[in-house]
Amino acid sequence: MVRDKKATKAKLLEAALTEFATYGIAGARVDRIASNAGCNKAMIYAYFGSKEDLFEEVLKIQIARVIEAVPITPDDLPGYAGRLFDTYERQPELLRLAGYHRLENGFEAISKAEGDMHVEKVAAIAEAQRSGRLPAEFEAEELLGLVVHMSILAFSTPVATRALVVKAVARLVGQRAEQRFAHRTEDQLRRSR
Amino acid sequence: MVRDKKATKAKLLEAALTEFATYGIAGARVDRIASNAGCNKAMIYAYFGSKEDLFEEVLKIQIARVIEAVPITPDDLPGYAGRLFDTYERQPELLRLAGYHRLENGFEAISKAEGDMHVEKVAAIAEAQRSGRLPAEFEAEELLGLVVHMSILAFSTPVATRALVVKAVARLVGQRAEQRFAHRTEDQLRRSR
DNA sequence: CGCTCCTAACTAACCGGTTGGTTGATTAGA
DNA sequence: TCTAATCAACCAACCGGTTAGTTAGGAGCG
Repeated sequence: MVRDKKATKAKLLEAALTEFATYGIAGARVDRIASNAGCNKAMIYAYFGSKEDLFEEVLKIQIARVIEAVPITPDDLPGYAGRLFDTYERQPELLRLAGYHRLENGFEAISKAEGDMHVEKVAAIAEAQRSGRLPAEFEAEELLGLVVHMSILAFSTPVATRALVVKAVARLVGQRAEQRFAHRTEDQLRRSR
Repeated sequence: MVRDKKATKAKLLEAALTEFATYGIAGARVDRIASNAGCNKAMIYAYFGSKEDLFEEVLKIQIARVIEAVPITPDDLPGYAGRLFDTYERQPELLRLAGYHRLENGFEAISKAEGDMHVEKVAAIAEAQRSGRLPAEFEAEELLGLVVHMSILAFSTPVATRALVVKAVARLVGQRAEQRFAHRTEDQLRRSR
């Protein structure tokens, strides 16, 4: 047996991710998380404080991962939506985590990191609108909301495909998906994993 | 004290709607439902079988209500999305219920009533496409999915408004919102309540 | 290098309250 | 009087969280 605080925390976070994504906050069981992590339950409370705190930590990490993995491209919003779609497809946990968070903790409860990035993204879109690269028909914040919402199409219909999301956003914002982003190369997929 | 099976079931269903919408399936407490309904907990098991069965019943009723309240209008998809938006705004419970159901019971688990109506709606859209009233750019099923998804925009962004949803769908399907549906009259609102 | 000691990581067992679900008795009303 | 609706009380399992005690392993020392 090794005594490694960092490794233990990591194992707990991974097990918690699976547990929370599967059962939600109310449905998650701390015993199951500890058991799947191969750790003692008390470590959860020593390292994270409470079940809810552990959830917040897991969510924060997942959100940061997506934000880092998929930077916004105001000149190619269809591609942006497509890449978000890819991420959600590859890591379905995030969408489920965020869904449970919205439902159980209310809508306005957004993590700090997400809020900061949101402002930046809105600014980037507004800038693209000012220079005419994006239609000014929608407010910048609305436009971002629409594009992000389209990327989670799979949340509401089983017929959601990447191509459909890209096409819909393209029609919405009057942009063609840029060639270099229209389809991800195998290399891009590998790097972002 | 009155002994009225029907009334008791109705009170339980109403309390259950609030409870499940607020806390989800795992988070809902049967004691609280019984208490808020002013009934004994045992009645839930006598009339509905189990907590899960009660949830299914509540969800079925809500879905049926929305389907009845908002018939599809293939010639005015923006208006259709707008009217769905109105319904969700007036009865936020449905959106929360459906959200929890999707997350906890998997994506393919759809109630019978919803499935039947879905086929009809797809057919109606396909017909409108054949006669050129809707663009054939999207498959009928995809188009329905997109429109319905847009109507739940409020699920993912706080800046969602009715006007935004209508405008977005209009751009998506290349239809203008028809005047008679663009804004609901007070009378229409009252009738659908 | 070998020994001790000390601390931080870890554990088993436990705790009080809660949970979904049951049951046998009670009672309203036909 | 008979039946179906209702209820209080109960139950075993489970839940999130705590605690008193155990142990691995590095620091300090000779």
